[in-house]
Amino acid sequence: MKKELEAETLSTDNLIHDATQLVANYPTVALTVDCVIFGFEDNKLKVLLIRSDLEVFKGKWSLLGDVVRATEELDEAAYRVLTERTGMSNVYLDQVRSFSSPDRHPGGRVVTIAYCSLLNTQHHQLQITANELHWHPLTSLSDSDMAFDHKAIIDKCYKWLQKRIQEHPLGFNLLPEKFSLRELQNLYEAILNVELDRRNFRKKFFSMDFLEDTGEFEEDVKHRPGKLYQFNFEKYEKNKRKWIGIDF
Amino acid sequence: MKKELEAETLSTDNLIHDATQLVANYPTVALTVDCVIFGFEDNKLKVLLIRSDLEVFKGKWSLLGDVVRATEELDEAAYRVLTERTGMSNVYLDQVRSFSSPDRHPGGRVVTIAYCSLLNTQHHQLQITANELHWHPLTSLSDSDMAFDHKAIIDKCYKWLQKRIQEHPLGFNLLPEKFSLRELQNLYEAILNVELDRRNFRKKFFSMDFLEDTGEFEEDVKHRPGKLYQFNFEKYEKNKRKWIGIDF
DNA sequence: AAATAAATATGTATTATTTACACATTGATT
DNA sequence: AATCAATGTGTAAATAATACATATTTATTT
Repeated sequence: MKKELEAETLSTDNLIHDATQLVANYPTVALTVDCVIFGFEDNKLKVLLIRSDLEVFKGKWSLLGDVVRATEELDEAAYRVLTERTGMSNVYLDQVRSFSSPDRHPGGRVVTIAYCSLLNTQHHQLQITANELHWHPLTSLSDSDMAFDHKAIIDKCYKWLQKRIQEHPLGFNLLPEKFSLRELQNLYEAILNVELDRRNFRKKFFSMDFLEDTGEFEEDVKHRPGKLYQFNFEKYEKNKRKWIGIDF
Repeated sequence: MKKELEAETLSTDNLIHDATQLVANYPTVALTVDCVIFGFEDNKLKVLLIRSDLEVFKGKWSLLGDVVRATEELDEAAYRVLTERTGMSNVYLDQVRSFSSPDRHPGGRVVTIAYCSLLNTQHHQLQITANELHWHPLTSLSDSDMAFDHKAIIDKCYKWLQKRIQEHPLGFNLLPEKFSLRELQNLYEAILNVELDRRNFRKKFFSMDFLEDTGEFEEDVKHRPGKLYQFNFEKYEKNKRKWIGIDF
């Protein structure tokens, strides 16, 4: 096989002159993207799921995904899935990793690239209500509830998110533009599954110095309303710490 | 296209019964893995490169990579490339991310998954000396020296490594099994491109409590020999910090 | 209208960690 | 034996994390 290829494509200088022919001889696989779209509702982390439309996975839940098109970047494909399904643009999206087990798809070899997306469930209406598209609590999901290896993909993206929100300001994507510190803390507590001290949490975020006082206050709360803050990206960029520090 | 597919594969219950046919209709792409194999020599970080065998990239350097085989996991494919080229097994390897620009390969659409590998250049002999396989200093690499988008891949993997060695014990893979603290510090200084205080560096690593005194000393140094240590994985697993801490 | 409840908002003392240094020790070389 | 150039150890000051106390504000109850 290798020998034949060389005979076809290599010339006397041992270089491959016909790159197109080279690639044409490569084996190919179907490539998809799957989006783990997280939302935050009722102080719980949720993930956007749909009923699988495959008979073998009848009744099981599935992530939102699609085949990657011929001239499409993977990031583009994932973003397309996201906007088509949620009707939102300007959404946080990041690639997490590939899932490539040869038997992960019952119909043949399909390699998928998992993406993690964060969005505010208040900011949009779901575009499609078909196929039971809905926000599913992360805690009530077992492996057997889900099609393909989608539970493993969710687990991986959740772990990725847990680590990521401690080091980067992504959590804000799950909140309204203006939020109280209590909401922010609830978010962190729900995702990291820990209890945090109110006062130290506050101190920590203020010291990072990217929260901007909007002058507004919470409404419709049955206690003293908290101040509303917004995330200031410029301030973050200016003050963000450069050095992580060796520690493991 | 979507309509036809539905007509073929959907039955009255709106479920796809023939998964194989579904996948057979998916567009496919050629999928490769590319390994950014780092080594540490002369207190410099180096990367294992080869001359490109494509005429369009004549004279340019290329990463080690290969097409992913039909029933192969991506991790397997990357590990295969690694062992075939270096003759080493038990090598550190981790997936970094995909590169999927439609025109990244002159021969057509080829999506690649980049892997980062770390190995000790002393521990092995390069298997193949053909195609000028060699350790290239990371600093003396410009974009135009390299085939494909391989410079961008290296940059990404280098950044990934810089972050990663601050949070996980991977650096040891670049050193001999037994190493001095000075060697370890040189490694960190080279990769992170900073100067670190000898005494604080020492204190930090001892406090993490996974370095084991071998009782041996450096040899062939023209000054007081330093103690040689080895990394103890069990100790690391037992003591590793669970909580990162919110900070960005 | 006053008292109460439940949250927000702020402060402070303690502890742990990081940083910036000083000095002693060892082995090879002169 | 003196010198050099490293390794190896220690310590005080600055900074950051933690634990906890108290005041303030608004809605609700009496």
